[in-house]
Amino acid sequence: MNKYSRMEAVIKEMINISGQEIDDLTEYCSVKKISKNEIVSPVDYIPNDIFFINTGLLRVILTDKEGNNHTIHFAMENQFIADYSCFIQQIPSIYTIQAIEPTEVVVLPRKAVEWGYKNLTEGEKLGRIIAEFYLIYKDNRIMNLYSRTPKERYDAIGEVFPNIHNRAPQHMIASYLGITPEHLSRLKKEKV
Amino acid sequence: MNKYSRMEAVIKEMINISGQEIDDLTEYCSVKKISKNEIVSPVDYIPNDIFFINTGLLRVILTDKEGNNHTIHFAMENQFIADYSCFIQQIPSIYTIQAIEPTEVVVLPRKAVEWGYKNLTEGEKLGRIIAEFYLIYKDNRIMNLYSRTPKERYDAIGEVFPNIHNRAPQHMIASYLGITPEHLSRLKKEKV
DNA sequence: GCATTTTCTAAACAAATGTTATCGTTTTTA
DNA sequence: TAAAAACGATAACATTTGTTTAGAAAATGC
Repeated sequence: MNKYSRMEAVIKEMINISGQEIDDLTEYCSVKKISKNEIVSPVDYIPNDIFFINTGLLRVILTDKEGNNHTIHFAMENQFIADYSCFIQQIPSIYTIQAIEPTEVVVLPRKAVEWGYKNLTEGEKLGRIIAEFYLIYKDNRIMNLYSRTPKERYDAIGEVFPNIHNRAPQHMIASYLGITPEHLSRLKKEKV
Repeated sequence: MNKYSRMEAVIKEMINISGQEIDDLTEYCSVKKISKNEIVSPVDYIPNDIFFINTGLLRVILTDKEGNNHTIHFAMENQFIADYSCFIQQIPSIYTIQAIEPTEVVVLPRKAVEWGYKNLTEGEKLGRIIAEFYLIYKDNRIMNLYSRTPKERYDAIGEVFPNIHNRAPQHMIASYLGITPEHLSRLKKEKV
């Protein structure tokens, strides 16, 4: 059980990969500890890392042109997280990624990712599966925004982010749901 | 210039592929003409086809549990379209795909896709790039829903779907924007 | 452990958006 | 070509959601 074991287990559920290949890949990786509220990935810089979360909780923040922050995503243990969109396009990031809890991540620099695509037997497949995973997540997200009320989204958030109510403050959850914290407070009261 | 030329050109922008590989792939494909309003891909059935649009315009419809229809996506010439999420997961489709104009598509059955992953030199990479493309599109979509007003989304829709105002009725555009057609009418008047 | 900050609730009011109904125009179809 | 259906605009009204302000409780930092 080393610092890359969790990532290894997750990757092995997606593709066939040898122990040697894992070792070669992790040669390009490192582990980073992030304290609460610390920024892992800042806005306006080209994101050159993908993160795998060993322990802890992160959120992805969108700052709009009025300067308002929107929490548009949470990421927890055993998940990959990045500003994929900007990482892929190699353009300055539109998101800030910040720790909600003290968090430990594996850092996969672009070199690791590119090395993986080229040299892992099923490297491209791994990339495809991770992209597909996020595609499915985002598709679901859009579906919810169109077809569910904020209250229904509130009731269902635990399915996607287990125990999030005990880990993230309510105003971040409200933001994720697309409403103000005051309104979420009101919905909870009406509920009963 | 045959019926697969357009798709060939699009694929060649994504990966390296030989003429022979294209020919082998299209052996699994067929061309289908769809009349206006016709359903290409029905809800509740496992989607086993991906489509490439030669000419015409399609829309993707989400029917919520109250029976309301939401137009959540448009697709036009030179684009791949499918209920990817359900195609990947092999679960019954949650979307209906319908033609807005008379449309001609190339049909890629699951067999073609799987054959491509296995046998094309860069098959997995093609899958990854298409998935990444949709991931970026959906990411942008979510960003817009969070950070822009309906009016701003209306003003910007032409960037994503060129000339859509002349090709799709306004109530479908309103639905895509997440508002009622009456409200869109009001916004257009206020505008000036 | 105390002071400070953050978080959550609450309520009154304002703004945005949905609902319903109507009507004239355009498009479709028989 | 005539009838029917779909489309888009409009207005009055209803509902949802945001804004502002205030205060109490909880978490945090020194």
